Amino acid sequence: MSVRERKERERAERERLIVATARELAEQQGWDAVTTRRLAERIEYSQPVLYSHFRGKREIIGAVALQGAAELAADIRAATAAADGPRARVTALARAYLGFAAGHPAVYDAMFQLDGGLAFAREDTPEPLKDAFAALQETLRESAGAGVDPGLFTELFWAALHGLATLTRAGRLPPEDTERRTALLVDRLAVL
Amino acid sequence: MSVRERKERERAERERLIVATARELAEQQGWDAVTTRRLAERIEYSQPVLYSHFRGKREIIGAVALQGAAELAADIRAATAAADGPRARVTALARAYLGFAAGHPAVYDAMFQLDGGLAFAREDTPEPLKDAFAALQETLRESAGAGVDPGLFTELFWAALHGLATLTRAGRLPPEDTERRTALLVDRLAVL
DNA sequence: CCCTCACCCTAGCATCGCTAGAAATGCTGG
DNA sequence: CCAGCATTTCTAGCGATGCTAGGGTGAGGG
Repeated sequence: MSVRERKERERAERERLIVATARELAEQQGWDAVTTRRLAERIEYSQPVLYSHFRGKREIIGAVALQGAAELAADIRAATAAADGPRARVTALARAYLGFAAGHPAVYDAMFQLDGGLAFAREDTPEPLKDAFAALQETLRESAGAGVDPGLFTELFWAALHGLATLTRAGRLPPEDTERRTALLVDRLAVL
Repeated sequence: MSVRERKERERAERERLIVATARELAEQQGWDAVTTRRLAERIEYSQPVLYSHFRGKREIIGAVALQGAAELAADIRAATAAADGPRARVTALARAYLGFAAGHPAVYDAMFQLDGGLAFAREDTPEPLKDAFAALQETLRESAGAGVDPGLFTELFWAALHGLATLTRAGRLPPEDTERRTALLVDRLAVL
């Protein structure tokens, strides 16, 4: 039965190719440019092949989002691990988060702006998403302050970061003041 | 030349009808349901009429967004004016903002989530948008704290509110803790 | 009263996400 | 090694989208 194994391997490989290509195309030209036709052409298969892997475009976006969540969690853990002291850790976390959003705008859109058909804040939330939130909470819990639920504090801090990320990216906030806003955010929100 | 005046009046009236209908439809069934065909049918004209008023769907969304910005500014001013003391004012502002986002999700989407083709944080930013930001700043400047630029502080506070609004609406944050998050936000960010 | 012109609608284009059914590919048993 | 079968893949097409060209109609002015 090695034939089946090979086929499964090839299928999995092709699925990775689809997700990677969608992500690449979105990063290059925006999600609007990610049409099923263009995507199919890039992977050198016809459109229906996409639907043998994913239920539809939404699921493809969702797959990119999950990938992004895993990377974001890793980025945050790497940044905070390299920092000394609570304040440096929170600052590093904020910079890592905003840096990720600015550096991979299409992936960030897939995670939070577009409908990837993912559940959140619920029982059936996919693991990478829960883990990304966990990565935030690991560092932020030490800055929550006395008598404040770490989960609630993490939600608030996350919301602030998310707001900064999206408003900056949409041109609503001047990007040159990002660092000052980050500093103010850490100063005020975190109890150090 | 009273004929022309009447025609202009009718045109302006029809334009208001288009915007109001788009908003209504979006609020009832979401922006996805706002197609040029459905919109045209509801106002009892053909599609090309829409394009004699607006360059395209984006501009219609933009018109709804501007309307929303004016209402949001009014809501904020009304709420803060009725509050006594700095803390009550900031709390009222936050509640008014989040209440607006929750109460008019489609309008909020038009303002910040969708592409309405509006400029921000620039010279040619439409007046209602600048005024909404001004409404925030009027109340928040007294809570910025010593040595902190009120504009920067307002941007940060706004970003936090925006993050809370969008993440809550997208189901990323449990809605039942909204009030607690708001209280924590005010406690931490505002210097009272 | 008729002409003219501005307005509006019918019809259609290109593209979108998605799917049914035909064609082709490649595995398996004789 | 070949025939037959099953799986996979492609061609073609559906309904719907935003947007536009061009013809027809009705109201206003001489």
